[in-house]
Order: sequence, then structure tokens, then C-alpha cells
Amino acid sequence: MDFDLEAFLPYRLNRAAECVSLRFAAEYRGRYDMTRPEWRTLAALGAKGRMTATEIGAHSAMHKTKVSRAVRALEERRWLRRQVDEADRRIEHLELTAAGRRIHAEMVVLARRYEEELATLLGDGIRALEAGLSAVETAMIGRRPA
Amino acid sequence: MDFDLEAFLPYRLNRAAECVSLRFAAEYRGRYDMTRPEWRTLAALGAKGRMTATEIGAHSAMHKTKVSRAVRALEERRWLRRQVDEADRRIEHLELTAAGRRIHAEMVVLARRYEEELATLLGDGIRALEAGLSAVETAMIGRRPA
DNA sequence: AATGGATGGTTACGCCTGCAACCATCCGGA
DNA sequence: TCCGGATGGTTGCAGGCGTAACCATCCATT
Repeated sequence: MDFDLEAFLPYRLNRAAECVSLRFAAEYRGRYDMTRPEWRTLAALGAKGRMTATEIGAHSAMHKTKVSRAVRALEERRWLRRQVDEADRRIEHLELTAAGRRIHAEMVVLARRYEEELATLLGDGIRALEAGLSAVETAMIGRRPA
Repeated sequence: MDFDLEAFLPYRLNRAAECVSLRFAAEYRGRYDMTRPEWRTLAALGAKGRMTATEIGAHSAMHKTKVSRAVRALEERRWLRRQVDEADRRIEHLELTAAGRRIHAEMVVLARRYEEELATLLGDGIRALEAGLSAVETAMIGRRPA
């Protein structure tokens, strides 16, 4: 009976993630009209240079349909180019165009600025949060719901 | 350029929340075919006994349309009853029916079990996580995206 | 008593999502 | 060579979501 939703970990995690994430999403949505999957795809490609859709999905923990649609959206803006693999024609190698790399560079600046903002907002708590997230990552990520 | 999405706090928070939350949602979805807003509404009413939709929204950080839909769904299952306020007929007081309280009791058991599972999975990390979440809550919750 | 603004709650619309089914291609074994 | 299963990727569909517009009701002011 005396169960407090306020104290339930999944609930708290969700709310915190929502809040932290939306605050940043508001920045790039307003500027570039991008969705989160698009931003993540851009970030992954910007960092690694050349990946397949499957690799992006694995790296970013996104469902493959999400990746597929994000890739199409980025391609339509000419921020991304596809290249069919010569040896295995199912595979598409993805890479950013010059315009895509330019946008990526701008977004990295935004991201870094937001990281600093978070650091000052959270103070020492940020270290605890990072430690806790590491614990979740090693214990649970990848594990399918029982 | 060398920006690693893997290390970006909003991203990590989201992934952890998704993982922790989905794992539990799978339990009650499978058993009761409930959505998260419905579960949260049930939990809030089970704990407080009698609330209005607006109060539930404020308490659980849910958009009022979410609450509205969850209330209707729970009402259709006869787990919840509405009662129009005599003095102010805009207000609807909500409370669980006997059946609703029964389900709530079952779900509290599930939630507690999951809390224990998390505690063993995360080990000491759970304390760090809770501290980090507290920091986020005091620093950011309620604050609208700039 | 009348009115304009505030409040509780619902709903039409369009966007995003995951599931499942699908297409094309590859590969290993008969 | 042919076939069946596996893999990369796309899409139809149904459902959840937030925005904005909406209805009903209340209340303070006049």
C-alpha cells in the first residue's frame, strides 16, 4: 500500500532523462529542425566517419527502423551520402557530406556548451550521476528484458 | 570533431532510463496490457487514495492529455471511479475501485521485487545513481527548457 | 446580474514509434 | 547449380504522443 512512485527508480530515471534530454533537444530542434534519431545518427557518423546503418543502430542503441528513417531524412538534406558496398550489395556505407560535417561541427559546439551548463547546474552531483550510469551500463545495457 | 556520443550525458541518461524502464514495463505490459501512463496513474491513486487529474499530472510529471487518456482507459476497465465535485463541477475526484486496489496491490509487489532485482544488479552503484538523480531533481526538474 | 478571464478536462490532428512483414542479396550445403 | 536460411535495409500499420483548439464551469469585477 505505502508505495511511493516518487521514490521508484525507473520513474526517477525516466523523469531525469526526459528533463535533461528535452532541454538540449530544444536547442537543436529550434535551430535545425532535427529529431533525436537524426542528431544521434549525425553524431555517430561525425565521430566514426563511415558506418553502416546496422552499426549505427548497435552503437547508439536505436531500433533499425529509427535509423533507417533518420538516414533518409539526413540524405534528403544532403547531409549524408550512401554508397553501396561493391562486394556485398546489401550493405550501404554512410558518410557525411561537406555540409553534413559543417552541421556536425556546429552541433558539437552546442553539445559541449550544454555539457558545461550541466556541470555547473549539477555541481558535484554530476560525478555521482556518472558513476551510477556506469553501473547501469555494465549491469544492464544489452540485456534484453526478461 | 572528436566528440563521443557514448560519453554525452543526455544520451547516457536516456539509454539507461530506457533500459531500466522497459525491463519493468515488459512485466506489467505482459500481465495487464497497461501503458506507462496508466501504471503511473494507478500508482499515484493507490498511494494517495483520492486525487484529481490535475494533481496526478503534477505529481507524476505527466502531460494532462496523457493523464486524461490513462484515466479513461482505467475507467473502462472498472479499476477507477470518477466523482464530480459538488461545489466545483469542473473537478473530478478519482479513486480506485475494489478491483483497482487489488491490481494496485499486485503491482506494488512486482515493483518491490524489481527494486530488489535492481539493487542486486547494480550493487553499490545504486547509491551513486540515487545521489545523482537527486542532484538532477533539485537542479532541473520543473525548470522549462530555456 | 453580466462579463471577461482563468481553470479542469477532452479531443482533432499530425508526428514519431515499434512490430511484423516484406524485398533483395548473400552464403553454405546438398 | 539450386535451395533454404541468414542478413541489411525498408515499409504498412496501428498506437502513443504533444500542440493547440475546444467546451464547460467558476470567479472577480463591474
